[in-house]
Amino acid sequence: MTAAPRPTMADVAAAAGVSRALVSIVIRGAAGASESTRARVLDVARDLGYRPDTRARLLRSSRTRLLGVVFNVTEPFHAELVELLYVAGGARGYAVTLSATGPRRSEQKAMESLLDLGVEAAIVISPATPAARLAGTPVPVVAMLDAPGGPRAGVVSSVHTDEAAGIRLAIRHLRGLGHRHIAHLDGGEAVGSAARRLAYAQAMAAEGVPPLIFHGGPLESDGSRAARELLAAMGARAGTGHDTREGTAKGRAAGAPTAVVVFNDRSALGALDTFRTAGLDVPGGLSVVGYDNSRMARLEHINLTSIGQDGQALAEAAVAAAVDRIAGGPVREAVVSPWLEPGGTTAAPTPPGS
Amino acid sequence: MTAAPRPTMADVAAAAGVSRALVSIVIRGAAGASESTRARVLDVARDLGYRPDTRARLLRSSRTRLLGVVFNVTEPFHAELVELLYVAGGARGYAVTLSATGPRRSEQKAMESLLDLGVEAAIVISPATPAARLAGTPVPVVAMLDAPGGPRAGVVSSVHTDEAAGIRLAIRHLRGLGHRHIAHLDGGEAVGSAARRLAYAQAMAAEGVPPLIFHGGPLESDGSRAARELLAAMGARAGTGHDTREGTAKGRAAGAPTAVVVFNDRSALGALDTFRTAGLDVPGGLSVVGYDNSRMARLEHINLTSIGQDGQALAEAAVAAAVDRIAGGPVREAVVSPWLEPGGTTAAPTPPGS
DNA sequence: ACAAAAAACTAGATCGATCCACTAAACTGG
DNA sequence: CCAGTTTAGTGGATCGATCTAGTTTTTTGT
Repeated sequence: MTAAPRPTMADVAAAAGVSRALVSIVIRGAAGASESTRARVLDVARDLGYRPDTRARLLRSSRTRLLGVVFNVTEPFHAELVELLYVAGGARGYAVTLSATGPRRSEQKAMESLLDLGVEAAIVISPATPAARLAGTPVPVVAMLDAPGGPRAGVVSSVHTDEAAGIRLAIRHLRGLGHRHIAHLDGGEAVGSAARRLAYAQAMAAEGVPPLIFHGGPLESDGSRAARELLAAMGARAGTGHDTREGTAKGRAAGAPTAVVVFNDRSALGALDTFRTAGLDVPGGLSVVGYDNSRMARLEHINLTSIGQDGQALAEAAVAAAVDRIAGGPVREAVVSPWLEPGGTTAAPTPPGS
Repeated sequence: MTAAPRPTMADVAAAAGVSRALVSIVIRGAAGASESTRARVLDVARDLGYRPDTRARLLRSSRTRLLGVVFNVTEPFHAELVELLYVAGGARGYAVTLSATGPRRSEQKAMESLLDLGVEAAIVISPATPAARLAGTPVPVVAMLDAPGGPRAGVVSSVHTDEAAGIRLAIRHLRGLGHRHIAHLDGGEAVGSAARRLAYAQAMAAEGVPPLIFHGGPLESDGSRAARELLAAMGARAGTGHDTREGTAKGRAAGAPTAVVVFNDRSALGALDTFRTAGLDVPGGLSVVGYDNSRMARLEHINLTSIGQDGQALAEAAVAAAVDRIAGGPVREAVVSPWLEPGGTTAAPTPPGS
């Protein structure tokens, strides 16, 4: 038994007794067909099981109504965004096609495959490619989750969370609990690290408290390493500080941090582990705030206080920015507000000596 | 400044002084061109920055050399497979195009978008669609990570891990440590759950120990719930009621499990959390084995003993199966062996009363 | 009631490649 | 040296849709 070949527009046209062009008009929902024939053609199409052939449409039409998304398949938050981008694109009449990057597949390669497919714009999540090259792409590019106000601003559209606001939320939350000395474990060279570090420094300056920054990174192991440095520094303050009260039983020196804001959740988990292994109670002895509100942070036994990014708002803004630029609009930057997801790793500080 | 339109084969042909058909032959690497012109055409193509237009190729050629992959974007292991499928496909001269499923995007829809693009075969990871419908697809379908020997066998090709072997590895590992009573928190209605449950029951039967199964599911919350039931059952067996605060080995009745094999890692993490929150030491009071060897399981502070699936072998087998069926080969089933990744959540049982 | 305008519909070119049938050139072998 | 075969290269149809420029029909205004 031979598989019946898939019906084409010509088949539908013949069956409905109209021209191919009219079928095209009806299928596209374009103007130029009466309600009655529209209904009839649609009926026939359904009966025949007609589905438009994407390849042909892509080839012929100047408006492919296709958005390309470059994402890193190993990043959980990217995955979440991809799903939301499908929805946001669909709502504006755009299909979405994916191209993954990974250890064996470069961003460049992923981009090229999208261009060969005829996307009208590309959304690149956490771009690693230099802005100059991205700007050279023959279709509009939207950078998602890139560093705010970074070198890409003004060259490619950018959609990201308000990193400074996120850090401020964390610090305000901790201040509200009574913390005064708050350290930061940064993200090292990772994308977004510089912005969060700066926001931290500014927020602390605004409070008139000296910043205390430890060099970390995006991974669990980075957070763990930075946490050890923090512990060492606390020990040093407690042990050698000039105003140490003798006996320092619970021994926390004035000026030693009672809370720490970490670059991201993965890094925060590493830090958490290190603190607890060292016998430091969290949140009793030290409060910890992460960033990303990842699924892992929300696991019951981790329950990390974290800054959440609004995936849906980000996805909608990215699609909006892409569609805008396709329509000839300007390069623009969209900033989405984060929120603070309270968890069990933050609490009021225990008064020294108690 | 107007963007220069992308060069086509006609442009290359004109510049090289040959016909379009010959350029096509050279670009495809087909037979019918001399070495010298081949080199010349390739040179010209490079100079012009020519890249073949995927849309046109897809439309015209009967051999699109495109594989479609349907995956669930929220599943970490799917993500890993996607990356490996790109590589495995590329090695056999196939491009790979993705279509994600998710809470708002059905498998059906994902499939259709692939078919509209002209894929030669589709690889569906963890299919939820009934076999009958998958078999009705106009291109060959390969089901990946589906239940072994399930209803799909013989209808669509299937590539999966030897689930029974995985469970046996877990149980043998635990027996080797000295465990005798081993419980199972199953995956509920999830894909693969039935196979693992059966393998567990058979392995226990072979050891002459009664099976002890708790109804769970694929998520952290499912594992947590099942774990609570297990704790309740243990409490009942020990006859001590629900005093969880001072758990551990103290009140363990003969016949109470000293180890548990959980459906997957996510579920195992939920269970781990519940056990530890209840004051039960892992692995001191209870050993836990997960399944998937996910990245989360490998985090330093989690370090879950888990059954690992060989992603690369799975990906290569899936592509091989797809290519085979495209070439007219038979439906077939490929089974890949898992391994046990030792972690810190399994240890010898503490003798009761110690 | 009739010309002008709008709406409904169609023929044929076109997108950029592949594929098929064919010709021209180069290479055999007896 | 010429028929026969192989290799190199070409023109034109074709994939299935969209788009442009028309033609026919209907509606509208006066």
